[in-house]
Amino acid sequence: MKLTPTMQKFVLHWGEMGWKWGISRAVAQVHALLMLAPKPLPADEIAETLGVARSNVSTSLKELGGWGLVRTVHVFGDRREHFETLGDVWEMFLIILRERKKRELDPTLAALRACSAAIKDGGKEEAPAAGHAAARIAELADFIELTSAWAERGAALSPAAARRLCALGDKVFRLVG
Amino acid sequence: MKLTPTMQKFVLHWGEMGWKWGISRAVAQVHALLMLAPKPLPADEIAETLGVARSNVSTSLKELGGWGLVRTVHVFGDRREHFETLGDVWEMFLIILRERKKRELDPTLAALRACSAAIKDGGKEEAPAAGHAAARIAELADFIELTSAWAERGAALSPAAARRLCALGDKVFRLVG
DNA sequence: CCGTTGTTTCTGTAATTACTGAAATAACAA
DNA sequence: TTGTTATTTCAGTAATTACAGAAACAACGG
Repeated sequence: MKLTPTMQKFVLHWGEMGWKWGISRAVAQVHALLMLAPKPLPADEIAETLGVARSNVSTSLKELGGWGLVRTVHVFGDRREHFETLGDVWEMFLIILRERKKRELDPTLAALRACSAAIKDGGKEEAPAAGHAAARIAELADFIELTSAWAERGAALSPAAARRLCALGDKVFRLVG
Repeated sequence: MKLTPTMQKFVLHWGEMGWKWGISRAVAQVHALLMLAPKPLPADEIAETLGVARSNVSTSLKELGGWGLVRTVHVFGDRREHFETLGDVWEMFLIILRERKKRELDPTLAALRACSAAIKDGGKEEAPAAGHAAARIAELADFIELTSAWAERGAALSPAAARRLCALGDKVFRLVG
């Protein structure tokens, strides 16, 4: 697949964007390419188009698969696996929301709760933390819990519902002045 | 400032969490420590407590300052600067939201719009992209624009209003079924 | 003015992370 | 089976990033 200059720019930007959000550059670039492609691509074509090693693409595709962002497709008369990404941006967004909640919010919340508990019944070893620090940790835990609950509800929406919610715009915010 | 085992664990976890969100580990740890501290701390005490080089703390504090997450305080009879972080978790959250929108969403949106424009009036050089790829990029641009608008409104809320909105919970989501 | 104390910037090094190319594995056809 | 093609794993290397320590700088007191 030949990339026009603009398509190259897009792939580069998406790679950068993903990078800032803690996703490896290569992974994000593969994803970008699959979004642009009008049909599923085999791994070696991805490698060639992006100018990276075949093995690198394999790893990236596996990671994207782990997120549920790409799936494999089989083409008649071709033994190679072909890869495509989801068609709907909203669906991708919801998947990422779900995954990040599971991978980052949930473990953090568990850790904070454990800290809170340890301080509460930690005897004199923890005494110096019992005041301000304990309050602070509890506060954070509550915050993450709320965030988590919101993420969960949000992630449970259908793409269509999420779209509608966003379209509501102002109305939601006026609820709380 | 002496850390209890639990406080150490908290600092470590927060560092890890920040790390996953694209913030340097050291920066996140300094931030964690300042949240725990009952009063503003001077840089050298932070360095000693965390067991990192003084210069490292200086850099981290500067970055946190750039985010607006710490401010300096002067203590009577002490020439050193003391540092503290914001008292309200919600306020911190809103600051981070604002900053990330500005640093990541805005530039990405600009890049995507530029890509769209380039494809539209790019002559035959861009012709192969005019179909599927162009549609996909435009779709993404629209999506990020909506996200951006939401983030902007959200970030404009007062901490109290944000709290209220979160407390509304289910009600919001029931709006869109 | 000089000496002291606190802070930042800079440079080299250590540690991490990303990536390639080769080797191993698997899937299939003849 | 054996040869062929697709894919993954792995080990070594390149590139990046984080960090410590030194040097430079700034603020202040004498």
